[in-house]
Amino acid sequence: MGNKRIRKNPVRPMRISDIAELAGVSNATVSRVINGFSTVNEDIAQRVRDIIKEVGYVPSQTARSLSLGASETIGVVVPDLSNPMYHEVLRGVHRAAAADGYRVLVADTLEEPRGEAAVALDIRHRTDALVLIAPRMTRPELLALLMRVHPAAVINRTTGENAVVARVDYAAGIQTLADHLRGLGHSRIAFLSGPEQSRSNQDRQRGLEEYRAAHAEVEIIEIPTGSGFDDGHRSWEAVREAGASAVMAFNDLVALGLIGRLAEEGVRVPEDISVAGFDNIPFAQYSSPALTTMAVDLGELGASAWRDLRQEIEGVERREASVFTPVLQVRASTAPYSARLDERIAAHETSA
Amino acid sequence: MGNKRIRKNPVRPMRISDIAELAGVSNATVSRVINGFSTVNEDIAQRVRDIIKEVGYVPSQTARSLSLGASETIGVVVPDLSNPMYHEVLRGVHRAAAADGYRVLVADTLEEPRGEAAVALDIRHRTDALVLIAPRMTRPELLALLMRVHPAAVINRTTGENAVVARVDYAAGIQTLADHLRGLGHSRIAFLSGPEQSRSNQDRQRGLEEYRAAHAEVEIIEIPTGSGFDDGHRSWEAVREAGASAVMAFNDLVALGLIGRLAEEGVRVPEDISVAGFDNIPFAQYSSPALTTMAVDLGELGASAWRDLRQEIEGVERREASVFTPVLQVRASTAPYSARLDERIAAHETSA
DNA sequence: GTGAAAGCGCTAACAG
DNA sequence: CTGTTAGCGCTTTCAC
Repeated sequence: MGNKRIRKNPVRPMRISDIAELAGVSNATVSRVINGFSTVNEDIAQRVRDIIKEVGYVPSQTARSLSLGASETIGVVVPDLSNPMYHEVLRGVHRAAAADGYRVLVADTLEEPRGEAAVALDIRHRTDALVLIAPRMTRPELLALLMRVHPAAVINRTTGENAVVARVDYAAGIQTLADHLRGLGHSRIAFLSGPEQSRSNQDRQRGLEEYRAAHAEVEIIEIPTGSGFDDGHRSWEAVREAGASAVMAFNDLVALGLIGRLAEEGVRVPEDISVAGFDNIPFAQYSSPALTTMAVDLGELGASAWRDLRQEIEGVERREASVFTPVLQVRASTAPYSARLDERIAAHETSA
Repeated sequence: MGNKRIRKNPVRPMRISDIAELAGVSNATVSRVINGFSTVNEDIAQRVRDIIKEVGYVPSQTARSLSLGASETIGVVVPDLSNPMYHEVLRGVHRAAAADGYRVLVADTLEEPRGEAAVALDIRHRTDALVLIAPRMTRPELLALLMRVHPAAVINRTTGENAVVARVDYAAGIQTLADHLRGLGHSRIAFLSGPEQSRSNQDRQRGLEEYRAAHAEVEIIEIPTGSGFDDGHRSWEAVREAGASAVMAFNDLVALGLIGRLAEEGVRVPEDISVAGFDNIPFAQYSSPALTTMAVDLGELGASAWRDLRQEIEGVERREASVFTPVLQVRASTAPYSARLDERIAAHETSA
């Protein structure tokens, strides 16, 4: 209302010495009060606390970190914050670390493998330890980096002995899924593979290779696809051409993209074709039809990474990888192979 | 293979003085080389650079920040990293800031309004400026906080004059949407409202209040719902009870949750009922049916926040809020009101 | 063109 | 129990 507002002092941030002066004590005493150390005279302590609260003083984290050589903060580097895959991992790390009094700072590399190491190094220098979620960089780069950011935890990449590792056993997971489909009578299954450089995609491929060797009766056709909705959406032609009665998508996003397309094409899921995803993202259970997928407890994966990392911070050496095996989550998008299916697919092919 | 691995020195991180010593120069010279300052003798400079590269030295950001009083880094505080709403904003901020040579650090408050201010303060003290995305804290808390973290940008909350503001005009958006539905002939529309404390929900409510005043012929029934899939999923009974022929959900998640439920119930969208969302999350165009929704250029919202914030960092005062108006995105989930609809709904009601 | 030294804000011995 | 003092690693006058 009034037009002469009092402009707050242009934020010349309070320092510890300001508080000390106001309280008529030394910096050290203020510091002790702040950190709850060596029993300071309660009267003085209270006075200091009052002043701090009154003027709203907050210690400079930067100075504190520098002096302590530690910040009670860890950094997490993720390739892409918009990938739901990573959110749960992130939350898992976050929750677990917070419970131990650690702050968490996140850096997104925007899927830019080149800048990844630099970002990691930078954030590591402001924190006490690092969590790298599914780093995209090459293996030599990764190993070189780990040498310099210790202690660090790496999620979903194998490393040398210089970091804690937590990972998902994608090979086993995709085999479980293939087996589910085989059990339903499908013998011609398409696999929509993800990004070529993706380690987790390679794991799935390796798993399927083994599976083929063990089950000659089922044919698994790999269709290079991608990792997003649109990739799944675009894959329809290839799927149709492959004449598969069931498809395993690289992940839930791809599966949902394909399902969306199938709806447009008038192909029914699961009556005409079964579709399964991977990851069990939150939306998977609400899609129509609800998506059969492989579920991993990503939160626990993250929490586990933190626990191991914490050991490292405390100097305990512990270098066994924690491996998480995905669990089959059967929903409505997969169903037994039916004779009608062939007709449908055939009909589509001739009409095309 | 060999079993006596050379254990790298337990990471006693290199300091500038190590480099100085190795190069036979002073700290100051190394510093100058690093920062590309005052023409250092090119031979020396090259030698220093070589050594730095060779030993892989990276300056301590902490020390650098302390000395410089700035870190070329900004902090972004988000209430919940798993909400897709915020990803695009975040990316927008990130991209724009990165282009200006600023790093971005993200802090997630895990939807914990109590810790929000503390987290903000903490991250602000490691960075040069702050972006608060849709903070949950009360208005007094927010104003008090802003007083102490300047410069800061706030997204989707109004503030006093102590921060840059960028926001979405949800009131106008929901009106546009209501108008779309009215244009299709719907006269009884349900609005699935979001979290009560949510500012953006209040904006929508306000918008609808105005809309009702202007269009007495259409009835808008508010149904308290929530902001997630499951909330939408659960809202079916209430929607049915309201006898609405169209529903506007608080956001896309809620809309998709409801659509999933409708599929389970055998109610067809949009033949039996029209459903619209808000936000235009990436998945909205791949759902079946594809979702009609209000689209906001969230990336641009974030980028705009950064641009204004940057002005503040540079000392330019600029306090006009940037307002973004959502744009209607018509897809397959909304359709003209049809007589059959009443029968369907009626049938459902009697059978219930 | 380069080095010495002071200082960023805080903590942690070490005295008193 | 409290104050003095010496750094944490880097930048930056100010001399040389």
